[in-house]
Amino acid sequence: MTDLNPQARRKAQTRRDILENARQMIVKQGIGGLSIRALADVIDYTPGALYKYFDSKEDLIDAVRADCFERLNAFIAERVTDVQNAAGMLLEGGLAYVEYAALHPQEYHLMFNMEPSRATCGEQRKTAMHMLLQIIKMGIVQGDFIATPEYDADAIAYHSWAIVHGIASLQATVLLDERIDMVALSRVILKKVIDQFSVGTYAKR
Amino acid sequence: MTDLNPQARRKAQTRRDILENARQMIVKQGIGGLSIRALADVIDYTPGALYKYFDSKEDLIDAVRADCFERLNAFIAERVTDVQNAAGMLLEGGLAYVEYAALHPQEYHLMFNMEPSRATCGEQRKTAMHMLLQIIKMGIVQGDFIATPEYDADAIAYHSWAIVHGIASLQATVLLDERIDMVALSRVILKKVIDQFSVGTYAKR
DNA sequence: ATATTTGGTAAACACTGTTTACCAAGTGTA
DNA sequence: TACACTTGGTAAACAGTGTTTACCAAATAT
Repeated sequence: MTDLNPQARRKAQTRRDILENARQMIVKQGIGGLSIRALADVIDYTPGALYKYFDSKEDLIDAVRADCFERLNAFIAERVTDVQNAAGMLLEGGLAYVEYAALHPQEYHLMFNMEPSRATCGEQRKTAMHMLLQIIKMGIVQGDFIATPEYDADAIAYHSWAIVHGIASLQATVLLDERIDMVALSRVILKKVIDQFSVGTYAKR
Repeated sequence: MTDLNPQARRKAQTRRDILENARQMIVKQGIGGLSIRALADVIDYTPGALYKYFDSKEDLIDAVRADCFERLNAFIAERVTDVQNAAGMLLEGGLAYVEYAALHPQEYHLMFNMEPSRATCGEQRKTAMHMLLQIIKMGIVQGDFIATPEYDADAIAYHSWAIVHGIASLQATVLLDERIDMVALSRVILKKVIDQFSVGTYAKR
């Protein structure tokens, strides 16, 4: 940070300023409410000036999205610290995920509800999936989870991701106006799902 | 249909024409690729003419979305016919849902990945949720599913919806380029979930 | 035969993201 | 100190968007 020229630091600060105001604009008015001209107006610049910092509006949005991913990851990581076993990490992490979507629906929408074909944020997605897989495998070797050839670590990971994402997505879009305590409901559902990870496919009933 | 003036029928036909071309434009180029002017060009009209049929672009998109919902419902209904028990209906219906998202990712994105606060299509959503609830309750009274005070019919319904929507959503967006057979994986996961519906929370292991 | 509604057009309006030409201030260097 | 040059910013234009307005011809209704 401090190993840069003053002008480089100023530029970096201005960039952060743009990014932060863009994020707030999205949070308040949705992704559709983000306008380069309005944003330039807020930070007292000319629209053209923003193009010295970002190549395009889409480029700026990508940067905001990356910022949101960092916030989400930090939120989850903070909840998962000093949880020991895999099942607890999955439960607390998943709940944090759902809660974040409930608290910041616009950010969640920005991160995950993007158009097909525009497959951006591949890096963050891969690392998140990798972390998830690590937890699952840890649970398997510790004997907490039971894997079968058909329902292996990958399948369990996808199952985890899908249920959490499904709940969070419904929460952030179609269920926003509902008067249901989704976080409490999520806890019940997630417990059910994680409980099941410790039951072999052909070993029950 | 036939109890209308010729001019009313012509108008209805033109409206369908607009709607159909708008849908195809979205399917091919995404929701962002839908342009009133380009659409007018395709159907050989002037941009202003479309406003005799739809109040606004958003109004047109809502109509396309409603059309997509009908297609999705028909697709699912066709798969669920002559399935008798609740578990089978849930499995086949859920798989049809996932498959539709895989086949028509842009339509799925249009239907479900809309901005928070814009809570449109509430009607179709409510009837879909109602049908789902009916199936669950049928499964409960027939003894296929086990409900508890904590994990009641509503919870089971939300669980079903969330897992199917989660899989379909991942499928339609972030996992499009992956080389995974998501339909096969979905079958395994859905079976797991539905199997669990017949296991009481405190009655196992 | 006359009046009125209807479906369509051309053009303007008010926006949007983006690019261009330009410039002043800051920076590096002989 | 003097000169060349990069940098961050501006104003204005460009191309595109959704939408509205004024107008009109043809179909309909009376």
